[in-house]
Amino acid sequence: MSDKVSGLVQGTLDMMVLKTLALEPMHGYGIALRIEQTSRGVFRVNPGSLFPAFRRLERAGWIKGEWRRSENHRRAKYYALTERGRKRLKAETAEWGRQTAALARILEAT
Amino acid sequence: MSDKVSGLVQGTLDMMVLKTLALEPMHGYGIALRIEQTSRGVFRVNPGSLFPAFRRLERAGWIKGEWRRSENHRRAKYYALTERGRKRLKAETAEWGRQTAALARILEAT
DNA sequence: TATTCTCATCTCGACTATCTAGAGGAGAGC
DNA sequence: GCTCTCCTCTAGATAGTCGAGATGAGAATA
Repeated sequence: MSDKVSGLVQGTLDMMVLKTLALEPMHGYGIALRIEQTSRGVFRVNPGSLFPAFRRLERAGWIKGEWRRSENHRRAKYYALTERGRKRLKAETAEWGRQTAALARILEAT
Repeated sequence: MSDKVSGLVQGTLDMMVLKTLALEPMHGYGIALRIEQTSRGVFRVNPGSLFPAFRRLERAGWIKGEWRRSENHRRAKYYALTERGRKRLKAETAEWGRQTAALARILEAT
């Protein structure tokens, strides 16, 4: 019943990841769970999408990864939002609002 | 200042086309203009995206094309929404609402 | 001790929508 | 005759995502 992370809102995975990390640093597996839970199962995150996204975001300087131990003493790579990432999230959120508003105008036209 | 039709709302071009044709049958060029105008310049439609979309939608049986003369007496391919297309538009619109609501929950999390 | 379960990271090949960058043609106006 | 606008359409490339895994390590169970 739950969808892939793409579908109609393709291109928003980066924004979801940035937003999730804005709350607190987290490892990949945890980010995937958090997105799935917060969206109430609407978005299911695929590792084949998630890890390329991490590379993309880290290369852009928006997140920074660091190896640590998870709460269960397992090794995990914790990602944290950088200052640039915070700005990027803000910009992307604004852009998202702009585009959904425009799409709403189209869908409501008579 | 205006974006491509993709970006954050990638995957919604089909829905925009279906919705535009739900108002009245129209030719490709006109659809592109209509989308650009209704979105107030937020979405700029690229022929390289639009015409593949027409093929896709017609092959799926959601729209049907027919050669006619435009108001300016030029030959143009007018597309009309089929009954199946109408159902598809409804489903896709509902899905869009579901996904944007889920994304809103993520963006508003604290 | 051996096995299994869950946590957790990561890769590879393929697909598909979209983009860039055009070509081509036909009616209208000068 | 020339140019402008309308209008359709194509080819090649790109990029994000998907499906289907492999890999490994700690915890729990037998």
